Amino acid sequence: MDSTALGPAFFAADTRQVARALLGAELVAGPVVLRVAETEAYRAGDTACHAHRGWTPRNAPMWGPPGVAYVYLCYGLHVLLNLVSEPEGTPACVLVRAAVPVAGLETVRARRGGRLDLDGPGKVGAALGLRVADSGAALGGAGPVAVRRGRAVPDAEVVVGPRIGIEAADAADRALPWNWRWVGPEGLRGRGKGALRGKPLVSPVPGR
DNA sequence: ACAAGGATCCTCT
DNA sequence: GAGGATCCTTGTT
Repeated sequence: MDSTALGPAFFAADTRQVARALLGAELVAGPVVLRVAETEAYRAGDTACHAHRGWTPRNAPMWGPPGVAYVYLCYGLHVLLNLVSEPEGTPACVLVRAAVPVAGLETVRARRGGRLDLDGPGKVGAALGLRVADSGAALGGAGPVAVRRGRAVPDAEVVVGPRIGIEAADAADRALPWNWRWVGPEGLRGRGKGALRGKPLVSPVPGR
């Protein structure tokens, strides 16, 4: 048992809070451990969310209990990991958009063509060795992925901005600042598609 | 049974 | 910066 494991109680909260709090957390899949460096929130009533057209077999996990993986195939070739949030019955999830590998580097390289950069959701899914069949699995030691509390990321190292790749959504939803990036020295350090978007979550405190 | 369209990534230029 | 890869899911005949 791992006392730092994040379970249903953590994920049952507001998706935006969960997305922010996941920065610095660790995704564990066998020998591979990744530190979460970028997240996005997808919520009920949000036209960018797969749930907005109603329940389907694919997006069903979002309606289920929190603390479950919602995994789907994007563009026919990329496996994307989402973590189901909010209480059961409220469809919502957090997309893990980027991460930094901290263990199992050889496995990551083997799955990523020799690379260790994980600045993109398809790269994260590949590094973890996820498959679409993993969708709906509970997060934890028994499932394909476990999540545990890593290190706390201070607001000064977080940049918020609009979500990536949701051109089909309504303008208002496209503008929502529901993308969180960890830009500190141990985070993304400016890499990734959202590198030039967004603004600091908290501006530096003026000098005394 | 069919067609369209993706919450992307990689390889060029 | 542009384009191709690649195939499942979904809504429609």
